[in-house]
Parts: sequence; C-alpha cells; structure tokens
Amino acid sequence: MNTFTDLLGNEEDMNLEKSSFDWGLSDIEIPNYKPFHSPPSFLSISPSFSPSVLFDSPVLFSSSNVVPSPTTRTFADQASEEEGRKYSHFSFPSETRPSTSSSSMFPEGRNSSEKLKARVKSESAPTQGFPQEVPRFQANNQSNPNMQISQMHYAQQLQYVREQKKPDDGYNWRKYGQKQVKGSENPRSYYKCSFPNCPTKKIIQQNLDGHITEIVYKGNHNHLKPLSTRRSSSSSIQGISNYSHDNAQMKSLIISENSSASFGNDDFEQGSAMSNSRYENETEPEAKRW
DNA sequence: TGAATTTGACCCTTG
DNA sequence: GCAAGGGTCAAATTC
Repeated sequence: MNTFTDLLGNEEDMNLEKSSFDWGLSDIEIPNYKPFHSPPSFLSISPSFSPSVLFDSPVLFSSSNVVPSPTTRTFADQASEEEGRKYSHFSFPSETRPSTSSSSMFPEGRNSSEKLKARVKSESAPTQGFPQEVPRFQANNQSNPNMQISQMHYAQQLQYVREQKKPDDGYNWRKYGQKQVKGSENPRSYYKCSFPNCPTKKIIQQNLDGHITEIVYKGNHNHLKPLSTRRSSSSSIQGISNYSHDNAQMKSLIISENSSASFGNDDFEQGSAMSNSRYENETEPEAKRW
C-alpha cells in the first residue's frame, strides 16, 4: 500500500490519477506520469498518507466520478474493449516505473504525515498530452460511428480540461501572506484553510508567469471537503487538465515531509528542494538515487 | 459592507 | 549573541 499502484489497483488507474492530479491547479503534471516521456519515476505515497492528507485537497481518487478517457478504463469500456484495441494506435505509453518506487521508499511504520509537500517544477518542454492528439485521433476515425461516440466523450474531456484551469482544489483557502523568497524571483504565497479550526496551510510558489512551481501542504484537513456550488461535481473531480494545452509541462514531486516519513535520510529533503536544473540534467532515476 | 487580498513589520528558527 | 531568512500577523486596500 505504498505506491500509487498499490493504492489504485492498476496502472490504468494510475494514469487516471496522474491526469487527475489537479490540486486545484492547472498545468501540473507528476513527473513520473508524464504520458509521453517518462522521466525518472519517484512518485510514491507514504503508507502514512491517508487520503485526507494527500488526496483530500487535490481532488483525487474519486473513481466514482471518472470521466471517460483514453487514459481510463471507462473510456475503453464505453467504446468497448475491442474498439480500444482496434484504435490502439491512439495510445498512451505505459508508465515506466522503477521497481524501487515501492514500499522500500517508505519504510513501514511511518505514520501521520504532518506535512505534505508537492513540488511542481515547470520546464519549458514542448507541450505534450492528449489534447494535442485530438486532431490525429479524429482524423483517423471520422468514418467510424463508434469512434464518433468516442469523440463525443473526448470533446467532453476537453471541456473538462478547460474547466480545470480553475485554481481550486476543493477547499477554501485564505491567503495570509506573501513573501519574496531569497534566491528566487518567484514569490511565495501562504494560504490557510478557511474552514474554522482547520490547521491546514499551503504554500504556493509561482513563477513570473503565474505558473505554480511549488506547493507545500502543511497539516491535515480536519473536515471534509466543503461543498461548493460553483464547482460542478464532475469538473471538481476530474483532472484531465494536467494535460492542458498551452503550458509547459510540469514536473512535480509529492512527498511526505514528515521527517520520519521521509526516505530515511536527509537526501530526500534535499531532493525535494533540488533545483530544476538538477532535475533536468540528471538522468539517473530519482528513485534509484534515493 | 463584509470578505478576501496585499504588504510591510514583526517573530521565530537556524546557522 | 548575531544575522539572515522564512513564516505569520494585522492594518490597509481591493473586490
């Protein structure tokens, strides 16, 4: 129960979760879930992570609200398994996850992470993701009625993509400070959960373009995600947006910052704070190093 | 007019 | 003990 795979049950679901990694932010992509170029895979979840820690705030793991998607079983199911194979040229490369991205990264007995850090590092790589694949997808299947249905689903997904540009993770946050971080031109914003007595805070660092480069969650929500009328039930859950359109691909690292829940040494913290250049330049899988 | 955000100052931690 | 930097507070401002 330590990896996304363990949590989700299968790799396709992992694809979904990758795409669902909204965090209320657009343009965030988990590095090891980059659909077309698989960077080092080091995203794992501490056993200590309860959904309320990691996935409450980011609207995740709501499989009941899965939108049909080529990245999900639902899409394939709707178009039938056979169709899925038939049009398998429209594919999403499977993830390459090092075997190390398992429980070894999170030793047993690490409980109650107090602090979740989700670093989202942007890079100026060409935008890749299925929205850009649509034309090819459509062109290849226009004559097929079944695929027209699929295209309808696809259009719906694209709508979700647009909707997910809203910076909302389902919780209500109140900004209480902003600071210019030393050594970085990116301002850091401090948010508190506006729910009464909720200790949860998050720190968001954005670059000059307004793109979020780093998110740090502190504490756990002691309440359920507030119901919000401005968030449609579907759009609030779905995270196709991570493939979204115009932005550079984002790399993120999600860790438990609980010292005891780290990787057993300080390297992880250092790794979490590693510079983009380090991330980009080094080819050795992070998980392997850790 | 109330809620949310901004922003400078202050406090705390760390080296 | 001191300085630097990060985090938080709270008044002012904006929405």
